[in-house]
Amino acid sequence: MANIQQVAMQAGVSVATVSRVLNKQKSVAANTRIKVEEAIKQLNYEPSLLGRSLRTSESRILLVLIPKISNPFYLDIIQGIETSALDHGYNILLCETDSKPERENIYFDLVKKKMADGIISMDPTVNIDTLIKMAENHAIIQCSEYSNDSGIPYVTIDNEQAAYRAVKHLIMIGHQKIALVNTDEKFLYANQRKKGYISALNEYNIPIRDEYILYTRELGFENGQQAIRNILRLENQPTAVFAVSDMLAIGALKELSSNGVHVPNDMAVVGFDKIDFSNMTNPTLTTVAQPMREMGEIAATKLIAKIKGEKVESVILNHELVIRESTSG
Amino acid sequence: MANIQQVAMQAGVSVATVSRVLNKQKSVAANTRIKVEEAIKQLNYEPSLLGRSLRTSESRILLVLIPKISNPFYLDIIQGIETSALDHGYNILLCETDSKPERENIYFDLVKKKMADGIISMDPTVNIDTLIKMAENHAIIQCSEYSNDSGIPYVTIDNEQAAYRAVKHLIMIGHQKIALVNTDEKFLYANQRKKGYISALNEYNIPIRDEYILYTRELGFENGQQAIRNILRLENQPTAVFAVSDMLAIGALKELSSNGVHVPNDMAVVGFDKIDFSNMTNPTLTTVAQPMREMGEIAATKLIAKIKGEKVESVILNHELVIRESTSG
DNA sequence: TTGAAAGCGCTAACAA
DNA sequence: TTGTTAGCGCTTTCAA
Repeated sequence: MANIQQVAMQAGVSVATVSRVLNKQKSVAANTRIKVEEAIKQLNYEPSLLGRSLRTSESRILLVLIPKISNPFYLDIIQGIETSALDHGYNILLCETDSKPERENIYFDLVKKKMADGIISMDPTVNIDTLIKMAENHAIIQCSEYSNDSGIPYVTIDNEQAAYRAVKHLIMIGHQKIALVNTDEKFLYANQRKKGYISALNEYNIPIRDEYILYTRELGFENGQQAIRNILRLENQPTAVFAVSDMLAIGALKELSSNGVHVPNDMAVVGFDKIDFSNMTNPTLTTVAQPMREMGEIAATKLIAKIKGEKVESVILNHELVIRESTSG
Repeated sequence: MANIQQVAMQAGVSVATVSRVLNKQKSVAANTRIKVEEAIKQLNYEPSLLGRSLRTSESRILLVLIPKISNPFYLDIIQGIETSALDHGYNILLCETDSKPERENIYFDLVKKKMADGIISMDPTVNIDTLIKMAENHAIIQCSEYSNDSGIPYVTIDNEQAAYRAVKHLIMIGHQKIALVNTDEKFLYANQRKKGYISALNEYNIPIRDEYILYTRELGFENGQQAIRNILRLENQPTAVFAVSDMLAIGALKELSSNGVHVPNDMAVVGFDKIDFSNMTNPTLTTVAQPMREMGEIAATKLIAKIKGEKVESVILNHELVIRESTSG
């Protein structure tokens, strides 16, 4: 509970000298440094970040905005962010927005009010106008989900290309009737993945059938089940399903098995994201892996660069198609 | 980017008056207030939390320590904490310790250094000595997992009683050979749940068999699978399994089904925690529900009371046994 | 190498 | 009802 004054007094030096010791400046005589360090130990002194932040106008805290902490998709990205942030002497604050603007605003305020230095936004439902306005005066990076014309730097993968490759894989193993389980196209990734789906079909002159393109309200397990129920009701059933998220695909697997439809023999399934759980299902799930950790690390590095006033560019990283049991009997 | 000075100048009043408006004090004339509010709007002013916190020596930020954000167990508790915290004008900072002391210390430091006002610890692996030392000078509450003799207030359920009821349920539906899939007893809950298991068996004069008590290193899906593999190797196999965590129980379900063991006919299974996923399995899982949200809300309320210097007592909340398909054909 | 002093943005005690 | 002013704990410029 001591402050810098008391330490200075105890050590018989000025507060400036104590500050120099704290900040590891070299212009301090060896024995002065020792005196100060002893005083710090004796008084159990911890420098206040508030005083320091107020003075230096940087808090060294980063905000990470995610819609739901329960979404396993974000895990590795967050790990990446955290690693990189700690390396640079920053702490991260995990902010669950629950996709609610009120929540979002609380966290934006934390930055406006100087309690945090910048934001990595991973919320696809974020209010992009608010974000753009924030970005005028504050450091912001978008990670995974982004908006192209916002001028806000982002780190992401090429969703269209990834979806294209996933669907092409299905075509190459002999499928022609391929369903797409997508979500609301207001999300850029949904839009892009659909484009990839379409361009793969086009390339092989496979007609696009509207009834094979389904939309779910959310990306949950139940939504995947529901989608399969609808697919199984079709007269002319597809032989493969590409779901834009692993949770959807896993719901699909469960519903297919409940209905006695064998995967992959009767129906092949591809997911997206390579969440941990995608390897625990029966059969295991073919899916698209994004370089999560790397994405997080880069996002954090870029944010910190931005905070320091550097010019920052967007990045598009490579993905990888992980072929497992759900497409290879 | 404006500060309180500039607002005062713009409004033609003193900084004190601006501060009064900001803090909604009533001793401000209506038209003065209006002048100030206009100036705030014009300058796009946001009061700095750093200045305020430094002055009031409170940051209104709470730290929530959890080992893994991927563990669904914590979800609702966090929701509860968050709700209650926001109601009281506090923000929460989610801290993933990964059960590593270095990580823990970073977050403890944040409190020592005044960047946060208190801690809710939910990490069973937390270094209890460090925590006790911290608690001497700082506000700390333990939630769910706790240490009895630390003097640190906690919010939890009666684990022994809950386990007792789960096992008694198995006995009541006719089981005598009941296995316990436990984890390291250095965790208080593991110790207590085993006690409950034993006392239920004792009450019905069922002998305790060492070979029916298994320990897993962690609480993951694979650990549950592994445990079942061991159980299925026993000569005299049990007819029921009580796992101290849903993830273990879900792993057990999967492994049993892979081995053609029907649940609940050949083997009944009970879990613990009622995570969302426990309702998505086939069959759905009988489990013990803790009042998660409530636990979180109470923990936050108590922490805030503690921060305000009030005396705070520990609480033990009620649990509930949720009977589903895995114990009722 | 060290110290004195100003000031980051705010609140609150005291005075008017 | 409003203003003046000290000071929260720190960093940093300037001077010695």
